[in-house]
Amino acid sequence: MPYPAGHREQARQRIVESARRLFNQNGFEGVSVDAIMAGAGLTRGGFYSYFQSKSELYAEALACFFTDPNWKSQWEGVTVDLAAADAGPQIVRAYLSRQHLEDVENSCPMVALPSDVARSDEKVKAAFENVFKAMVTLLGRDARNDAWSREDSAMGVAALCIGGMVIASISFH
Amino acid sequence: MPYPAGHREQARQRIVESARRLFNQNGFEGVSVDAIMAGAGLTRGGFYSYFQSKSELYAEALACFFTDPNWKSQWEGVTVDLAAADAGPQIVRAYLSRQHLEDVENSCPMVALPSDVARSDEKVKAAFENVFKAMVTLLGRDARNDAWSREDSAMGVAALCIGGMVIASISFH
DNA sequence: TGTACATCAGTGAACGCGCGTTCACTGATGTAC
DNA sequence: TGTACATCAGTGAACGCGCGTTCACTGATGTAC
Repeated sequence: MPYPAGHREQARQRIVESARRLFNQNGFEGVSVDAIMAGAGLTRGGFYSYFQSKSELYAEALACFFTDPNWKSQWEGVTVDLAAADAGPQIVRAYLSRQHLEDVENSCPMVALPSDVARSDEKVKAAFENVFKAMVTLLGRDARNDAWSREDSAMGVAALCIGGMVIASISFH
Repeated sequence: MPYPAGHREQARQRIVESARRLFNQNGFEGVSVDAIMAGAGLTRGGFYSYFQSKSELYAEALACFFTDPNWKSQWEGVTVDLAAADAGPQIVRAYLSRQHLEDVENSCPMVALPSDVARSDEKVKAAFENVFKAMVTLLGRDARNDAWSREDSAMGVAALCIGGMVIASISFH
């Protein structure tokens, strides 16, 4: 077999990471396959040996926020510990921080891309839903074990955080 | 002077109305100038005698929600009375209704288009901000005169309504 | 009333451009002997 | 060790398409006389 094992897998991850960054900043239609591949150090032609379509990559790029077990946010200068008993309040603080607002490249796709996703196909919507579910689950993890622990309350907190950031991303830039 | 007075103004309003509907459903990039003009019963060529650019029309199409004095919502089978002393609670009920969720064509642009707007120019963002400000003002108008009357609380309610509907427009369709 | 005319709202062909996707090809790699 | 080879990751030209915008033109209108 030519080429070292994992060579292809590394390139694939570079493409997903490049796509995630570019989509967050410019939306689905604002990013070309050319740009994504260039961001991964490759050229356009190879794309379709990795993904069936641009839309399929979009779904995969969305999916990694919150749900990636290696996910870390450094906003507020603190690494949010997703495994902590009080991950919920930690996440609210990080989510509503100015760092998150300004770091569009790495921000939550639910803030950067909601209306793009609403017009996309079912696979993309499903990926978005999974990010939302992951956020709700994490918000429910509150050491104080008060009202937030209940799932419907956690959904309300999530909606408030997302709505607030969506508005802020337009008004305070 | 040829042509009856107001002829041109009527055509202009048909274009804005056509644009508003199409943008709400398909986003800024998902709508062509051709489609907008066809929706107004005209052809592409005339567009630039009405507007300097597609983006300028986008800002104008956004602006009419809430801020248009003739604005009326029929969601929940009730016409929200913007002048009423308790317009706030009325609006929350209409905004969070299933009718609003399903009537994408006429829905609030803050639900249908937030990430589109975040990537647009300052004129478009300013139009969006005006819609938000109008919503906050209306939400503050509550006959009970309790906490909602304070502007920062009204902003919170607005963010919650918008965030909730943004999520719902992806998850519950 | 009728005719010639000036106005201008609207038309549609054309321009240049960038995109998603395809495909025949290149060239770097590890293997066989 | 060295050479011929099979593999396949990646290349880049090309395809067809739709878009925003421009512009020379058409034809419907009300006016002048």
